[in-house]
Amino acid sequence: MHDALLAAYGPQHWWPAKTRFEIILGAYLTQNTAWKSVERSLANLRAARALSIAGLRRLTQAELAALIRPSGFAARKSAAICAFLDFLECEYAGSLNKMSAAPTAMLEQKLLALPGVGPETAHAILLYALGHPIPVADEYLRRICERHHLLPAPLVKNHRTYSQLHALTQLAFAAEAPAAHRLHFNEFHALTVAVGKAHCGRTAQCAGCPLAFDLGKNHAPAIHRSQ
DNA sequence: CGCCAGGCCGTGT
DNA sequence: ACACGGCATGGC
Repeated sequence: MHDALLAAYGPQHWWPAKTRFEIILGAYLTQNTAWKSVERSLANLRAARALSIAGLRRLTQAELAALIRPSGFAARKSAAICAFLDFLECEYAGSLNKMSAAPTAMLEQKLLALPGVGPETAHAILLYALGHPIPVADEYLRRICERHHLLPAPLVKNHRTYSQLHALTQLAFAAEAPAAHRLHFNEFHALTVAVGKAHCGRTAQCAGCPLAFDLGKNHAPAIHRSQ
Protein backbone atom coordinates (compact mmCIF):
# COMPACT_ATOMS: atom_id res chain seq x y z
CA MET A 1 0.00 0.00 0.00
CA HIS A 2 2.70 2.42 1.03
CA ASP A 3 4.73 1.84 -2.11
CA ALA A 4 1.73 2.03 -4.44
CA LEU A 5 0.56 5.28 -2.84
CA LEU A 6 4.02 6.80 -2.79
CA ALA A 7 4.43 6.00 -6.48
CA ALA A 8 1.05 7.56 -7.23
CA TYR A 9 1.20 10.69 -5.05
CA GLY A 10 4.85 11.24 -4.15
CA PRO A 11 6.15 12.41 -0.74
CA GLN A 12 3.51 14.34 1.19
CA HIS A 13 5.81 16.35 3.49
CA TRP A 14 3.56 16.00 6.52
CA TRP A 15 2.55 17.41 8.97
CA PRO A 16 1.52 20.59 7.08
CA ALA A 17 2.62 22.98 9.83
CA LYS A 18 5.81 24.74 10.85
CA THR A 19 6.18 24.21 14.57
CA ARG A 20 5.45 21.27 16.85
CA PHE A 21 2.92 23.31 18.74
CA GLU A 22 1.14 24.22 15.53
CA ILE A 23 0.97 20.51 14.72
CA ILE A 24 -0.67 19.84 18.07
CA LEU A 25 -3.21 22.59 17.52
CA GLY A 26 -3.97 21.20 14.08
CA ALA A 27 -4.42 17.72 15.51
CA TYR A 28 -7.14 19.02 17.82
CA LEU A 29 -8.76 21.32 15.30
CA THR A 30 -9.00 18.80 12.47
CA GLN A 31 -11.15 16.36 14.43
CA ASN A 32 -14.08 15.59 12.13
CA THR A 33 -13.30 18.82 10.31
CA ALA A 34 -12.03 19.64 6.82
CA TRP A 35 -8.42 20.83 6.84
CA LYS A 36 -9.45 23.89 4.86
CA SER A 37 -11.49 25.01 7.84
CA VAL A 38 -8.59 24.30 10.18
CA GLU A 39 -6.42 26.62 8.11
CA ARG A 40 -8.84 29.46 8.72
CA SER A 41 -8.64 28.92 12.45
CA LEU A 42 -4.86 28.72 12.36
CA ALA A 43 -4.78 31.96 10.35
CA ASN A 44 -6.90 33.62 13.04
CA LEU A 45 -4.53 32.38 15.72
CA ARG A 46 -1.54 33.60 13.75
CA ALA A 47 -3.08 37.05 13.38
CA ALA A 48 -3.68 37.09 17.14
CA ARG A 49 -0.06 36.04 17.79
CA ALA A 50 -1.44 32.93 19.45
CA LEU A 51 0.30 30.19 17.48
CA SER A 52 2.90 29.73 20.20
CA ILE A 53 2.52 28.29 23.67
CA ALA A 54 3.22 31.60 25.34
CA GLY A 55 0.97 33.45 22.92
CA LEU A 56 -1.93 31.10 23.37
CA ARG A 57 -1.55 31.16 27.13
CA ARG A 58 -2.40 34.86 27.12
CA LEU A 59 -5.90 34.10 25.83
CA THR A 60 -8.91 33.10 27.82
CA GLN A 61 -10.74 29.98 26.73
CA ALA A 62 -13.56 32.17 25.40
CA GLU A 63 -11.13 34.19 23.30
CA LEU A 64 -9.59 31.02 21.95
CA ALA A 65 -13.02 29.64 21.13
CA ALA A 66 -13.84 32.73 19.10
CA LEU A 67 -10.64 32.41 17.07
CA ILE A 68 -11.08 28.73 16.25
CA ARG A 69 -14.74 29.07 15.38
CA PRO A 70 -14.23 28.33 11.65
CA SER A 71 -13.18 24.75 12.39
CA GLY A 72 -16.24 23.90 14.44
CA PHE A 73 -16.86 22.40 17.89
CA ALA A 74 -15.19 25.50 19.32
CA ALA A 75 -16.46 25.04 22.87
CA ARG A 76 -15.05 21.56 23.17
CA LYS A 77 -11.88 22.10 21.21
CA SER A 78 -10.98 25.26 23.10
CA ALA A 79 -11.50 23.48 26.42
CA ALA A 80 -9.40 20.57 25.20
CA ILE A 81 -6.56 22.82 24.03
CA CYS A 82 -6.58 24.72 27.32
CA ALA A 83 -6.44 21.40 29.15
CA PHE A 84 -3.42 20.40 27.09
CA LEU A 85 -1.63 23.64 27.94
CA ASP A 86 -2.29 23.11 31.63
CA PHE A 87 -1.09 19.52 31.32
CA LEU A 88 2.09 20.61 29.54
CA GLU A 89 2.76 23.28 32.14
CA CYS A 90 2.18 20.97 35.13
CA GLU A 91 3.89 17.83 33.86
CA TYR A 92 6.69 19.20 31.71
CA ALA A 93 7.18 22.80 32.79
CA GLY A 94 5.57 23.95 29.55
CA SER A 95 8.28 22.34 27.44
CA LEU A 96 7.53 20.15 24.43
CA ASN A 97 11.22 19.18 24.49
CA LYS A 98 10.87 17.71 27.95
CA MET A 99 7.58 16.09 27.03
CA SER A 100 8.99 14.41 23.94
CA ALA A 101 11.77 12.85 25.99
CA ALA A 102 9.30 10.73 27.95
CA PRO A 103 8.62 7.11 26.95
CA THR A 104 6.11 6.59 24.16
CA ALA A 105 3.79 4.33 26.14
CA MET A 106 3.62 6.75 29.04
CA LEU A 107 2.91 9.71 26.78
CA GLU A 108 0.19 7.78 24.98
CA GLN A 109 -1.47 6.99 28.28
CA LYS A 110 -1.29 10.58 29.50
CA LEU A 111 -2.55 12.02 26.21
CA LEU A 112 -5.50 9.64 26.12
CA ALA A 113 -6.43 10.75 29.62
CA LEU A 114 -6.81 14.35 28.43
CA PRO A 115 -10.26 15.61 27.42
CA GLY A 116 -10.85 15.71 23.67
CA VAL A 117 -7.96 13.36 22.94
CA GLY A 118 -8.82 9.98 21.48
CA PRO A 119 -6.49 7.46 19.86
CA GLU A 120 -6.02 9.23 16.54
CA THR A 121 -5.25 12.61 18.07
CA ALA A 122 -2.91 11.05 20.63
CA HIS A 123 -1.00 9.13 18.00
CA ALA A 124 -0.86 12.07 15.60
CA ILE A 125 0.66 14.24 18.33
CA LEU A 126 3.12 11.50 19.26
CA LEU A 127 4.23 10.87 15.68
CA TYR A 128 4.16 14.29 14.05
CA ALA A 129 4.73 16.70 16.93
CA LEU A 130 6.88 14.64 19.30
CA GLY A 131 8.70 12.45 16.80
CA HIS A 132 7.82 9.11 18.35
CA PRO A 133 7.60 6.07 16.05
CA ILE A 134 3.94 5.13 16.25
CA PRO A 135 1.31 4.52 13.54
CA VAL A 136 -1.71 6.75 13.07
CA ALA A 137 -4.94 5.14 11.95
CA ASP A 138 -7.99 7.06 10.82
CA GLU A 139 -11.37 6.75 9.20
CA TYR A 140 -9.84 6.68 5.72
CA LEU A 141 -7.65 3.73 6.62
CA ARG A 142 -10.67 1.98 8.08
CA ARG A 143 -12.64 2.45 4.86
CA ILE A 144 -9.70 1.37 2.72
CA CYS A 145 -9.23 -1.81 4.74
CA GLU A 146 -12.96 -2.41 4.72
CA ARG A 147 -13.29 -2.05 0.97
CA HIS A 148 -10.21 -4.16 0.27
CA HIS A 149 -11.16 -6.79 2.88
CA LEU A 150 -7.86 -6.50 4.73
CA LEU A 151 -9.51 -7.31 8.06
CA PRO A 152 -12.45 -9.59 8.90
CA ALA A 153 -15.80 -7.90 8.21
CA PRO A 154 -17.65 -6.02 9.49
CA LEU A 155 -15.11 -3.32 10.14
CA VAL A 156 -17.32 -1.20 12.37
CA LYS A 157 -16.14 2.19 13.50
CA ASN A 158 -15.24 1.82 17.15
CA HIS A 159 -12.30 1.76 19.51
CA ARG A 160 -11.48 -1.92 18.98
CA THR A 161 -11.31 -1.50 15.22
CA TYR A 162 -8.99 1.46 15.67
CA SER A 163 -6.68 -0.74 17.74
CA GLN A 164 -6.71 -3.42 15.06
CA LEU A 165 -5.86 -0.96 12.31
CA HIS A 166 -3.11 0.52 14.45
CA ALA A 167 -1.66 -2.91 15.23
CA LEU A 168 -1.95 -4.01 11.61
CA THR A 169 0.08 -1.02 10.48
CA GLN A 170 2.68 -1.68 13.14
CA LEU A 171 3.03 -5.34 12.19
CA ALA A 172 3.09 -4.72 8.47
CA PHE A 173 5.93 -2.19 8.71
CA ALA A 174 7.79 -4.20 11.32
CA ALA A 175 7.84 -7.12 8.90
CA GLU A 176 9.06 -5.18 5.90
CA ALA A 177 10.89 -2.07 7.10
CA PRO A 178 12.25 -2.57 10.63
CA ALA A 179 14.89 0.15 10.29
CA ALA A 180 12.68 2.99 9.11
CA HIS A 181 9.48 2.83 11.15
CA ARG A 182 9.13 6.46 12.00
CA LEU A 183 9.55 7.72 8.47
CA HIS A 184 7.19 5.09 7.11
CA PHE A 185 4.49 5.74 9.70
CA ASN A 186 4.81 9.42 8.96
CA GLU A 187 4.51 9.04 5.21
CA PHE A 188 1.97 6.25 5.31
CA HIS A 189 -0.67 8.17 7.22
CA ALA A 190 -0.18 11.20 5.00
CA LEU A 191 -0.59 9.03 1.93
CA THR A 192 -3.63 7.38 3.47
CA VAL A 193 -5.26 10.77 3.80
CA ALA A 194 -4.27 11.70 0.25
CA VAL A 195 -5.86 8.62 -1.29
CA GLY A 196 -8.75 8.83 1.15
CA LYS A 197 -9.67 12.35 0.16
CA ALA A 198 -9.59 11.38 -3.49
CA HIS A 199 -11.14 7.94 -3.43
CA CYS A 200 -12.35 6.83 -0.02
CA GLY A 201 -14.77 9.37 1.40
CA ARG A 202 -18.13 8.37 2.83
CA THR A 203 -19.27 7.88 -0.71
CA ALA A 204 -16.79 5.72 -2.62
CA GLN A 205 -14.99 7.19 -5.64
CA CYS A 206 -13.09 4.10 -6.69
CA ALA A 207 -12.40 5.06 -10.31
CA GLY A 208 -8.70 5.77 -10.75
CA CYS A 209 -7.71 4.79 -7.21
CA PRO A 210 -4.05 3.68 -7.21
CA LEU A 211 -4.92 0.90 -4.74
CA ALA A 212 -7.64 -0.64 -6.86
CA PHE A 213 -5.27 -3.08 -8.50
CA ASP A 214 -1.97 -3.21 -6.61
CA LEU A 215 -3.32 -3.84 -3.17
CA GLY A 216 -5.35 -6.94 -3.92
CA LYS A 217 -2.82 -8.42 -6.29
CA ASN A 218 0.32 -8.20 -4.21
CA HIS A 219 -0.35 -7.91 -0.53
CA ALA A 220 -3.88 -8.69 0.51
CA PRO A 221 -3.37 -12.38 1.46
CA ALA A 222 -0.35 -11.80 3.69
CA ILE A 223 -1.87 -8.80 5.42
CA HIS A 224 -5.12 -10.66 5.91
CA ARG A 225 -3.48 -13.53 7.74
CA SER A 226 -1.60 -11.23 10.08
CA GLN A 227 -4.95 -10.25 11.59
C1' DC B 1 -29.90 22.87 -0.73
C1' DG B 2 -27.80 18.44 1.15
C1' DC B 3 -23.83 16.02 2.15
C1' DC B 4 -19.50 15.86 4.13
C1' DA B 5 -15.09 16.59 6.92
C1' DG B 6 -7.65 13.88 8.87
C1' DG B 7 -13.05 12.39 16.06
C1' DC B 8 -14.48 12.35 20.61
C1' DC B 9 -17.70 11.69 24.31
C1' DG B 10 -21.98 10.70 26.93
C1' DT B 11 -25.82 7.71 27.27
C1' DG B 12 -28.54 3.65 26.78
C1' DT B 13 -28.60 -1.23 26.08
C1' DA C 1 -18.50 -4.01 24.70
C1' DC C 2 -21.16 -1.69 21.26
C1' DA C 3 -24.65 1.22 18.87
C1' DC C 4 -26.11 5.78 18.42
C1' DG C 5 -26.55 10.62 18.45
C1' DG C 6 -24.75 15.20 19.52
C1' DC C 7 -21.34 18.41 18.78
C1' DA C 8 -20.67 23.45 14.90
C1' DT C 9 -18.91 25.31 10.95
C1' DG C 10 -17.78 26.02 6.19
C1' DG C 11 -16.67 23.89 1.46
C1' DC C 12 -18.32 21.96 -2.50
